[in-house]
Amino acid sequence: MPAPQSLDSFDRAILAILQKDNTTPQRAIGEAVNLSAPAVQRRIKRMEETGIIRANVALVDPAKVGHPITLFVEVEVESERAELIDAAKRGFIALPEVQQCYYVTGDADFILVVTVATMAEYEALTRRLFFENNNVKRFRTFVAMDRVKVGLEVPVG
Amino acid sequence: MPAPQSLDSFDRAILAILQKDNTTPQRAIGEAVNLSAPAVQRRIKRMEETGIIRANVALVDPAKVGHPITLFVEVEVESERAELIDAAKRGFIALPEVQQCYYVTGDADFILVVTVATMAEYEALTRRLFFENNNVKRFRTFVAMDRVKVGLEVPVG
DNA sequence: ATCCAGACGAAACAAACTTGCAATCAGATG
DNA sequence: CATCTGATTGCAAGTTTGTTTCGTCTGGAT
Repeated sequence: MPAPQSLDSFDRAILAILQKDNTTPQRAIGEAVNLSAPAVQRRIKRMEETGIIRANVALVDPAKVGHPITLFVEVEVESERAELIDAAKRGFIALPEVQQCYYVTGDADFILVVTVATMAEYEALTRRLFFENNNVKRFRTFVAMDRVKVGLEVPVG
Repeated sequence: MPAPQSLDSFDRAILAILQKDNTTPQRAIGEAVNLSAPAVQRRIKRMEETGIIRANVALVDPAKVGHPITLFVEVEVESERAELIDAAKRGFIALPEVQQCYYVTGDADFILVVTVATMAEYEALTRRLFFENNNVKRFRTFVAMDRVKVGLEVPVG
């Protein structure tokens, strides 16, 4: 019965705005998309309830809060047994330094995005994460020199 | 000039909250950190002005808006001449499908996070991005099977 | 043709944000 | 040691924004 009701063009227009700035007043959004403020508000609420909008957050500049180093790590595991993979996932999720973690196909099994204050901190992290974990076969690190584009915006046009 | 004035523990506590949910009322934040609402508001404003808070955005579930596929792409270029690198950066920034782009050291030069609706769309994208660009030597794709952890939260503890 | 469900807008209402102001505190200066 | 200066605070008033209510309209099914 809950027809997941795909988004119409109003919803998409609203999402496009909120993904750029979710402090935009509903009245302003309404003017932009030709809808009243209450209509905008009801649509936003529905999208939050259905999980289309996953969260509303402030984006922080890592360098300005003492985390100037961003790293990518490709991790290859020894065994892909489900329980070992799940354990690895839980381990990555638990670490605040691991900003993002994806389980992928290809030459690696996991790709991590890590943010740290110093290389020493990263070195300590690798020790705990990889060397002490004997299901990790191999890992490869890339150091970000330039965060050219960083966001989680999804095209909705 | 405003000395960049490092953050105190109030600022960090506020950031921790806003990175999880920036719709939290300032009054509630105030209670959590033992400050009045106006004090919280002034600190937030200052952090926005100094760029510590880069943006306030809604996070959208890509799968629910028709972008179920997330990919990682390692790109290696032929020449690292500054102007060619800059041109590449501009090209990546311009593409909405490219969610994130980092310029990195290591076996690759760029790492991209790409979100698309279908593999056909990705194939078309690679054609435009890589095959028609003769400064791209090689690229390698990883398909995300599980978005284990996705966020841009920076530890501030 | 009628009914029903869903969505809308206008206006009233409630909550949150913002600003002005006086008081407080820390560090620098005489 | 007193004082001055600058920054930050809390409170209270003022303003903006979010939320609810209610009556209307549309489209689809009976």
